[in-house]
Amino acid sequence: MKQGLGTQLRHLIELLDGAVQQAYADAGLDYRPRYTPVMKVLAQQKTATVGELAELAGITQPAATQTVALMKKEGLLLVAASDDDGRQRVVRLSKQGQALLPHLQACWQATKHAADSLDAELAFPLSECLAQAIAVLEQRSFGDRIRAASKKVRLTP
Amino acid sequence: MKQGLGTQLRHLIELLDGAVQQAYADAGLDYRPRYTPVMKVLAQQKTATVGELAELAGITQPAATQTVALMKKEGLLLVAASDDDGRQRVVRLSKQGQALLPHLQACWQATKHAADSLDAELAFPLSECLAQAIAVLEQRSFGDRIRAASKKVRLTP
DNA sequence: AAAATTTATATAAGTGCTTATGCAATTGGT
DNA sequence: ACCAATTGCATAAGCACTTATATAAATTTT
Repeated sequence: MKQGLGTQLRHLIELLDGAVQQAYADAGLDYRPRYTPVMKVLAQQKTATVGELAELAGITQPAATQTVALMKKEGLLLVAASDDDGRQRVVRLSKQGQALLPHLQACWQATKHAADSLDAELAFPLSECLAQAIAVLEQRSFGDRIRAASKKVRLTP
Repeated sequence: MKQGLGTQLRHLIELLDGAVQQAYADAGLDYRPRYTPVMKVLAQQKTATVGELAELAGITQPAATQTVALMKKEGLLLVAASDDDGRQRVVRLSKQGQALLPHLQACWQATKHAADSLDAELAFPLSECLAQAIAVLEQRSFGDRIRAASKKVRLTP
């Protein structure tokens, strides 16, 4: 059966995310894909607040809070209150987190190669396709488009 | 920041699914997008078992069981044990479910128009892009691709 | 300076799935 | 006819988020 876009998207997420998770497991790392955006930020700028992480990772603040809490529990992060602003929590890599980085970078590179090999077999690169769709929907939301269409197809009562 | 594929995919799901959900709400329907695969099947073949629904909708059996339970609670479905096989549960639309169908079909048509208008602005139709990616990954999984790549980039110990 | 608003984070509950597992009905082998 | 294996569904727990709301610190208003 031809499935909905949502189902297709979820299917694809599972195919990709599951494989990445497995790759970390194969490399002997106790590590979840959701940690990656945080690790990538902290690989570059040493410290970040929860809000910055959310912003840079493209997720909501609660998601960032939760991910940071998990990573802290795993010993990957150190979290402290900011001196400047008592509300902010300043996040940085622990020694363990730093030690993990080179292994992760190897995994990321392998994953990038995998993504490239996938794209090579597609008529159009996947991430570009998605980025384009998101950009176009930010111009005019899917909701707008549905509402415009539903004026034409409305049932006559 | 350039985000991972997973984040992009989830973002897109939210953009689409959220709008569809809103469209149902605007139409005064108490209805979730996840019901749609079930409704579409039952619009065509009157009855289906839980397993058939899972298969046709492209989701797992537990997901089908859960969706059916929700829809039954909302009064959209009737569920009965099969005569042929006591393990099977035969699902069919209730009167309310049937009454909902024409409204849903109007929504679906509007949604289809919206999807077409989105595709018209893309270099490559989204659902085809996804279908292709899924097909390609079924030929050779992302995990395989990662493993192949990681042999090349492995750190020398 | 006290009160009101805003901001940064945390917590709670929900969503739509998944995997793992349990249970009961059916089927197959002997 | 019986025991074992298989099948169809249900339940439990988990995942990676989300929205809604609470809490506490900082800022602005008065």
